Parts: sequence; C-alpha cells; structure tokens
Amino acid sequence: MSAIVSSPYRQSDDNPILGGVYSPSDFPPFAVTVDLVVLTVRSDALCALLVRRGEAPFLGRWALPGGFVRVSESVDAAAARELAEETGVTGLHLEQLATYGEPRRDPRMRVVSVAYLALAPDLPVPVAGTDAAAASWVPVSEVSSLAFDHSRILSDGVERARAKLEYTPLGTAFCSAEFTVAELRRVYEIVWGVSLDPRNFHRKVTGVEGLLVATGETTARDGGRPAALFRRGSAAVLYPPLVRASGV
Amino acid sequence: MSAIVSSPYRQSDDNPILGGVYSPSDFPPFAVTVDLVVLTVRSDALCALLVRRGEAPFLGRWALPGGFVRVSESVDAAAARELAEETGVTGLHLEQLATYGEPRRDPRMRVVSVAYLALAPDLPVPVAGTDAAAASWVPVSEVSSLAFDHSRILSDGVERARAKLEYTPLGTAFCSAEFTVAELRRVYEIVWGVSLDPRNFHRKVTGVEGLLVATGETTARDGGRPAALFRRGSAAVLYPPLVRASGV
DNA sequence: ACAATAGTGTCTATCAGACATTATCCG
DNA sequence: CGGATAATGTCTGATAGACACTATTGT
Repeated sequence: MSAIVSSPYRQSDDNPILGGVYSPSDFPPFAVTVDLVVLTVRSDALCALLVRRGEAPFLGRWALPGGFVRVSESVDAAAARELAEETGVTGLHLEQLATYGEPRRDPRMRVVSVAYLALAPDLPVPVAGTDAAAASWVPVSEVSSLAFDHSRILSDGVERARAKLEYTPLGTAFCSAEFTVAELRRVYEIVWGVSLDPRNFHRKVTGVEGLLVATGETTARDGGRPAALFRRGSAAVLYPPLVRASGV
Repeated sequence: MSAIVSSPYRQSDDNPILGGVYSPSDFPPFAVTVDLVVLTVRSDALCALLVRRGEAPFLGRWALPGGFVRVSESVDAAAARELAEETGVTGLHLEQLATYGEPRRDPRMRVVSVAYLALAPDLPVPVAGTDAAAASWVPVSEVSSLAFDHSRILSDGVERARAKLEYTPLGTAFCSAEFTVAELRRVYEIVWGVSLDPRNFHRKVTGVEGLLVATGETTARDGGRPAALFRRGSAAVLYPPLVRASGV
C-alpha cells in the first residue's frame, strides 16, 4: 500500500481495475461534496438559499450551500447535516437531485458533487453557515451567474421542484404547518409562474384523497370570509395530478 | 501538499473545510464508480444485464456492470464508456439514476457509486466485459440477491423505467429501429406487467404528436393482417401520458 | 372459408376548465 | 351596507375506457 500522490490529476487514463485485485492505491482519489438547492416561497417569489463565498476561487460570488462528505457518514446524511447547519431547521423535505462530475468543475481538484433538493416554508432568517460569509434568500429570477456549475444545479433543482408539484403533495412543503387553500394556491402560482382559478383549485385539492386534513379552525388573515385551516395529509402521490399550464 | 494516507477511513470526523483554504490533503479520499442498470425486453420478460463477479468480495455473485471513473473523464462519460464496453453498442438511452454513498456499501473502502439507467432493444448477445467473468441477461423477476447494494439499485432502476414509460417516449427505446404498434404494446405490457387493450393503445400512441413516424412499410411477422412499421419520432415527452394500471 | 392480427368507429361515464352563486367575515 | 375573500354548484367540451366492427393477410 503506497501513498497516493497529492495531485488528484493523474496523467494515466488506464483502467485501474485491470490486472487483478485492487487496493486503495489503485484508484484515482476524488473529493465528494454535497450541494443544496434549498427553495422557499417568500414575498411573492420563489427563492433559493445562497451563500457568498469567503475564499478563492469565485471569492465573493454567490454559491449554493454545501460541503464535504465526511468519511464516516453517508452522502444522504451529509446533505441532511449541511441543511440543518444552514437553515437551523430539521425535518425538511430533502431528496437527491443529481450528481455532477465534470473533471474541471472545481478548478482546484477533482470534485464530484451530489446535489440535493430541499423545500422549506418561509423561514424567519437564514442562519449564517459555519463555512460561509453570508447566507441569504435570493429570488431565483434574480440569480445571475453562480460559482462553479451551481447555476446549472440550481436550474435543475427549480425544474425538479416545478415538476414535483404536479404529481406529489410537495406544494405543502412550502407552507407552514397550518395553511389555507389560498396559501397553497399562491405557492403553485408563484412556483409555476401562472395564475390559477381559485374555485377549480379548491375543488381539486380538497378532492384528492389524503392530501389535506382539516383542522376545524379558520383564519381571516387576508380579510374577507375566514378560510379553513389544513394540515398536510399522508398522501404520497397526487392522483389525479395537477397539470401545469392549465386553468386547474 | 502532503501525501494522503492510503487508508480511506480517517478517524477524524472534523469538517475539513474549517479553518481556511483547503488543499487536496484536507479532504477525505473517495473512490467513485459508475454502476449500470441496463434493461431490455426479450422472450416475454424484462431483463437486466448482469455480470458474475470474478473476485472477492462477493466472488461468484451476480452484480451490475460498472467500473471506476477515470480521473480525466466525466462521470457521465464513464457511464457511456462502460455501457459501450458491456453491450458493444453505442447510442443507447442513458440517464443518471441516483448516487449511492453509504459508508460501508463496499467492505474494502469508501466508494461512492453513481448509478445510470440504460434502455436497450433486444441485443443479440451480451459482450463479456473486460473486468467480468461472464455477462448475461437475467429476467428481473428471477434476480435474487446481488453483490453490494446492487439489488436496491436494480429495483430503483426498474421502478424508474416503469415510471418513464408513462410520460416519455422511452418505450420505443426497447424496440429495434423499426417496429409495429403491437411490438410497442408488448413492451408496455411486459414492463408494467399488465395487459392493455390493443385498440385503445393503438389510438393513443398514434394520436400523440411526434411519437411515431410511419415508414410506409408493413410486416406480417406474426401472421394476420400486416402491421404498419414505425420509427421513433422526435417527441421528448408524451402528452397526454399513458397511465399505468388502466385499460389505456 | 377460417383463423389471426391490424386498424377504425361508437358509446358513455368522467373530468377539466369556465364561470355563476352563495357564505361569512371586516370596516 | 359594500368590499373582499371563501366555498359550493352548474354547465360544456374533451377524453379514457369498453367494445363492435371492418380490413388484410396466411393456411
């Protein structure tokens, strides 16, 4: 067992497994990180949690929160840990998005990053992460070019979120524990960038088995007739789905 | 820049990025591999391409084909390379499935594996890979326990394929270049494990814009009235989708 | 002729979308 | 009361699914 050369960029492109049993010195070393696309709906916009980089490369540029996977934790656990560190909240919806592994996506060394998508209700204030100079919610429509390939990752995450609203109950992940049908509708309208018929939307979501659980309470926070309050139900899929780009 | 210790299992669980600029010696080393779920439809069954392991651990057990990502190639390129090596065919549909990163999923060292899903027409014979003792098409219903966590990866891939048939034209990826509506229907029936109404299926798939392109030719390979032959169209999504667990 | 498969037509219950109406708050 | 929002009801065109029927081959 010999030491690995410190540069991750080996010149040889030979298949390291050829020629028999491999040992740790036979494979090229990679760093593995997690990057988080954390989305929320606040002040009438779909927003992503971004951090401002405090070091080179891309010093001062916005980037997705994330960090290295530790050697004794699973990749999923690393994502959950980073999410808790960045938002200060646990129990958020978190799912794997995709893995990004271009050779030069990080100019310093070979890094493979596993991206995760998290959907959060409107949290009070982003917690400044341990490894980031500043954290902030930024409307996705105003995000320009992020560090590394994070712009691509963010748009993949936004597209995934938009698609997931169609056939899963994840729209409720953007709402607080108790919410009205109108608040859920606003989530759909903002995430999809369309306007939906309040009457048809109400009929649709209240008709889906297991999507909403009435609390019996009402609220009149927006004036007008008080609206019934609901909690998330146990439904795992939305059937029939809500179809994007329609009157619902 | 110091050499990395050869054991990938560092004892320290500290965040390697804390305390300033990191260098390659600051991050824990991982091996990165690709695993392939290659599916085809042959002899009335959904089959996966499996290889028999020629070395420990799991010597003699069936496993998914795959291999190490080389240091100068992207993860996607590694998957495409391995697929070409295993099947001898290029141009197959290939998409990322998920990434599996439990700490002890490989008993020898820390390996993060990016799994890919490939759909193939009925290929003549699997090519014995360079690093596998034998390769074979195995009906997924007869697959028992595979090496590593490959059983889990395979079932994730099968479920993804089943879901993709609903709203994408990927059913045609299981067919050869020219095919009949009945052959496409058999694909759906076998992958989903249901029986579909031939008349409604015909009306449905021929009604989707851009899914099928008539060649003008016909064939009578199954007796009866000759069937029109089609090629894959350019449609990227199936709208309206075909719904599983229905009469179509 | 008959069997077998391909392809078209028809009917009906259901549903999405448009929109009217009623209900219940606040000021 | 008027304004605002919530919730329910009605109508219509489109469609999924069930199934009858016609078309074209081989034996």
